[in-house]
Amino acid sequence: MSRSGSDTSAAKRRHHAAVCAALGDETRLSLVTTLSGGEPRSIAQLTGGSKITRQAITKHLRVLESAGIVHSVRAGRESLFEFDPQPMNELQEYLGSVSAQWDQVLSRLKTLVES
Amino acid sequence: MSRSGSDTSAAKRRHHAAVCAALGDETRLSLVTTLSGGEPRSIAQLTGGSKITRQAITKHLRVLESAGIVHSVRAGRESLFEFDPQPMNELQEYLGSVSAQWDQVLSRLKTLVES
DNA sequence: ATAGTCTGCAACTAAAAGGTTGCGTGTCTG
DNA sequence: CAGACACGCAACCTTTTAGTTGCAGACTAT
Repeated sequence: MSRSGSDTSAAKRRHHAAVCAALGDETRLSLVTTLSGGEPRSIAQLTGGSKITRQAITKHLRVLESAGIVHSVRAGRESLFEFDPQPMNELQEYLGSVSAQWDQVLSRLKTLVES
Repeated sequence: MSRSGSDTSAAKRRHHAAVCAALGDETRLSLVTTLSGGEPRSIAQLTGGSKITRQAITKHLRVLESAGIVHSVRAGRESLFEFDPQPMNELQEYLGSVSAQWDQVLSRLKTLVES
């Protein structure tokens, strides 16, 4: 903690915003849900059942990869994507901290009213 | 729970994606952090300290309001915004369920390797 | 070898998002 | 009442995003 703490929290906020933005799309959230099932999947597999083209799916996967939510491994002629849980865990913790702050506010307010 | 569960999960996914998209911007995440502090704030207050204009902040607040993350109350000549925790709690739970699924996959894999 | 798959890259379009400026309106306050 | 303050609305601009098509390269299987 060499910094004052205010700019590091801003950096974290930027990071969480990026992860959240990556998840803020129904198609991508659907891909993440599929990949969290455990099995690595190729782009062609992930495109199956969707109404949009393979290239669109590819773009979405690249977005998720940039956010660190998935990673790809080349296997022969196909590139397999796997889920990576860390960013989502961090985001979940962050949301929890915000909610915790809010709950503290509520309990303080309650105490104030009861006094 | 009258539905089969597959289309309702798609609807939930769309909802969570919308909430996530609303949080997927550094400025908005900053606003949420401020408002989770408990004190209702006017638009002018929330604009103070930011580099962008009041109208831009207003647009961000409307986005958050559409996602149900905040709500506004008119008070005289100013409109006050307050935090609303429910959507973020739901999102947190959802992320937790995805992580839980992933953890199950890992433990299954571990058991398989050990056998 | 050759045909069929799976993918990557590039150019392009359409729509949405972030932001600004200008102006009008309601609301305090001296 | 007059000025200052807080806000909403609308038009506009620029950048990003979601999606498409077309084509070429790499791999696989027969």
